[in-house]
Amino acid sequence: MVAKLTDVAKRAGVSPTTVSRVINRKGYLSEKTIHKVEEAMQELGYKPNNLARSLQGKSSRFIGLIFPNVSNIFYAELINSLEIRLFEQGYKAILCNSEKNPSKEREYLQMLDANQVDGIISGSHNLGIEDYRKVDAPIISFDRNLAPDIPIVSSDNFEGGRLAAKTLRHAGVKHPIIISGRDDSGSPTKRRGEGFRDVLPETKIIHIPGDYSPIRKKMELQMALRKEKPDGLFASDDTTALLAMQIIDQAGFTVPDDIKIIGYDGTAMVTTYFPRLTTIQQPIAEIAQVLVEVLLKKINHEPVDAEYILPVSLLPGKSI
Amino acid sequence: MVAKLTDVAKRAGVSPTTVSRVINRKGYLSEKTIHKVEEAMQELGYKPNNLARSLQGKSSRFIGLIFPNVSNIFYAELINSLEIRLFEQGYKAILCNSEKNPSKEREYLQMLDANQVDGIISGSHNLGIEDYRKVDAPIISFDRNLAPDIPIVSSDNFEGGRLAAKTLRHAGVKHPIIISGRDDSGSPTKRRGEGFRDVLPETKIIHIPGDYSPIRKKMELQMALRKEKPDGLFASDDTTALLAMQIIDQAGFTVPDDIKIIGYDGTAMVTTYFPRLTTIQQPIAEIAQVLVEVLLKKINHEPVDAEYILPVSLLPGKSI
DNA sequence: ATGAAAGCGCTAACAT
DNA sequence: ATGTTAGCGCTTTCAT
Repeated sequence: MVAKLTDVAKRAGVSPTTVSRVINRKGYLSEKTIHKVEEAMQELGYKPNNLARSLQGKSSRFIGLIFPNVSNIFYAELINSLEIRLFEQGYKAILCNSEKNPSKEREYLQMLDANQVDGIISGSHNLGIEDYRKVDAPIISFDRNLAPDIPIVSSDNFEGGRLAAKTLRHAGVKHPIIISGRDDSGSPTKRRGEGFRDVLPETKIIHIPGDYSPIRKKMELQMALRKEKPDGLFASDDTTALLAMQIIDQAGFTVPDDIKIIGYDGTAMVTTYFPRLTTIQQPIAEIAQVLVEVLLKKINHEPVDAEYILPVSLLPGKSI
Repeated sequence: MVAKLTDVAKRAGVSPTTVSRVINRKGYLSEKTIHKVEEAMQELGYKPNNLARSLQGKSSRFIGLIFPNVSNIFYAELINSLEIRLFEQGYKAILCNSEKNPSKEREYLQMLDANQVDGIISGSHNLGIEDYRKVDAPIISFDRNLAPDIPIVSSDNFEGGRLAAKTLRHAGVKHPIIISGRDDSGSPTKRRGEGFRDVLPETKIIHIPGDYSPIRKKMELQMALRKEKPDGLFASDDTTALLAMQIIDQAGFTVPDDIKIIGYDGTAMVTTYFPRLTTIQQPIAEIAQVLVEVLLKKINHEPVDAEYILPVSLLPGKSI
């Protein structure tokens, strides 16, 4: 039998109320009582039941994290930073992989609501506005337009695209192409391509859905390269850039002599283990920090902006 | 105001119990009542409060996941698989990064307990046996000896080490070395080195703590290579192997001609984007499946084994 | 400085 | 087939 508050009360010879006061350091307590109660808690190995607490309107201190998956290294690093920030603030993270699966995302959304989470951070977008509206908990989004009133935190996708284009142009590239995950509904990510074309107009964009297998992605890439014969390539994320580099190497061409490559994301993993790749780096830790800050503001009913755009930076490698 | 069960009851003109029965599809219900109640739920936008449910002894259906971090791609992929399995079984994952920080791990352990989680899966080990004993929820461990009665699921570390050694030996390696993260207390991971030395005895082991920065790791590696002049290298995880490859390339040596390298883990990320590396692959999806299966058994008070060892396989690359 | 009583939202006996 | 009552473990008035 697990000891509960009333057991502690009996053992300490006080009322449940007093025990509650000791736990929460609330109201007037005599040193003696505090001591007695703490002793009793020790002896019984008492642990407060958080569910019971949350029931009287106390917050659960749970935050839902909805992302397509954790195996993508960019999400992994972002989620890692989010967990650290949330823990600092006394919140616990519920991990929800939406897997590009609307019904799973919907189920998770309802579950989070049913479990009285204090808030939700979402980098996924499989559902319609109505689904998000139904949720009571405040939501903040990473890099997605979920609904008009849901704040978005993202890196400066447009400037990032511009920076990539300027970098390629400066290296003498004349015929670049853009390889992009399919511009999934209302993601500001497509701004990367727009920024690029702001500098180098009429650059062709090849869409390769992010959920294709690496093998299939490679084949599509191969075809694109053969057809377009580019001398420069901007991949909208680093793993796609890595794939492109593999193909180019295998085809007997040389990076950067024949084709220059620039990616996007700049995760610790890729920059550490694949420093060869030149890329545009998103400030992952800052993004996480802002996401949590803004969410906490919303939870506390403080005013927040509609959009928070964080600066990117060029991370030079040997692929340009 | 959020509608609750009693509001639905009033609106539908029935008792709270009946509403509860409809929600849980339990006991005898007339079609008519079901319809009335469901209509009322619709109209009020009613959502059950899971916390209140869990309070009467119902399970919370939360599982705690304790790992050092999510940014390490191996943990990321394992956690990803775990989330998928848990969701299938109707469980939600609470993400807990222990960060090699005992007090954070202890706090998480207590929090999980306080929130009445149904179980815990841990791949971290910063604490003593007593800390784990205090926890009520059943615990299953990945690759760590946490306490005598906590079941362990792991890949076949010993055979993996043997396989690595046999592979290097077969490639003609005469003077191999092992690079290993420090053999942190009671981890079966040290069995990788033991297995290797079962085949190639007296191979020197160089310990490089996993929490060193990549820069520092590189320096240590550099020194080790200079001193030992090996013609073969077994790294106890792939990222360390990747680092070694970088250094060897930079030093003007050639992999595999001058030094042959084999890693351990074989994550999708590394095999897809760094196919050059030969490695011993852990069956991540199966590990996740077994972890969840065994945990569910423990939750249901079914008997479980003390240890579950899953087979590894050789993944050939170009580094041997 | 401490206690008694009521109630958070829901479910589980035990009626009827 | 449905309702009444009590209670999960805790906190919160309101007393004293």
